[in-house]
Amino acid sequence: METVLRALADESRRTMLDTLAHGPATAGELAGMLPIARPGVSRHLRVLREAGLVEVRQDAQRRVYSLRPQPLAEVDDWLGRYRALWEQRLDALHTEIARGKREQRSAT
Amino acid sequence: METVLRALADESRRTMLDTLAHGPATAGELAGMLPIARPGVSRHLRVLREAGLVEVRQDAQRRVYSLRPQPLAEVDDWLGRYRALWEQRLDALHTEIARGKREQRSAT
DNA sequence: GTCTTATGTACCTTGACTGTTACGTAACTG
DNA sequence: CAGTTACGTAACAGTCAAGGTACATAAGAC
Repeated sequence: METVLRALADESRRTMLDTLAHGPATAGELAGMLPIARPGVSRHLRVLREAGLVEVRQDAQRRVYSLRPQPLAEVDDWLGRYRALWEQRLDALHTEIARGKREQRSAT
Repeated sequence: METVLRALADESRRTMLDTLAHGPATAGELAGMLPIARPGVSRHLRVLREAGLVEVRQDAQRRVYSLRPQPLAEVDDWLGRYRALWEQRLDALHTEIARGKREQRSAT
């Protein structure tokens, strides 16, 4: 849980997960869609691996990464404890946050 | 979203949120249940405030913090894109990964 | 074997994060 | 008004994270 949330805190890593949600990809492919160099991507992948969010399969010289969504269920579980709270608020305020038009919240 | 996930990445801050889920609390009360000194708590509270996860009400010298769960809905929204994936896996594997029972997801 | 491709690791640098102590400030107390 | 209470901010130190360059390794291609 700790490692998972820590892993999710980085945008590059979330982008990789979003990509992998559409299907497996090699490290190189993932690197191609990010503004950072390959070694950086490798490190991100390691973080994701250690968080259990991806798994690797070796295919010749390539490493094919696939999503392993189970740890996200754990986060979802934690989040679930709050779900009733915001739903109640949403119900009360008729605000649409979790929908397509998330307005930017302007802090305090 | 970025700020929210970043805020959630720290355990102390999650503890504070968990506490606030039971009801409002003053900065001092929150500090009392954490192993860190007050100024540190103040900074954590600022992070939570900037992420829109808490709001403050002034009561004499005290600052009463309350949970503001809406930003969590945004995270839940993002997470929702993966929900089908892990459910499918869980269904296939009958595995208990999230170490509990996350059966109940109240009508999306 | 030698070369190329694909990817990870080592090492270094910079910047962000976390916690501490010291200090400033607003509000109640007497 | 002087003192206390409850917080926040400033300044500082130690740690961690993220990116880059250079290098190592493993597996095909020739």
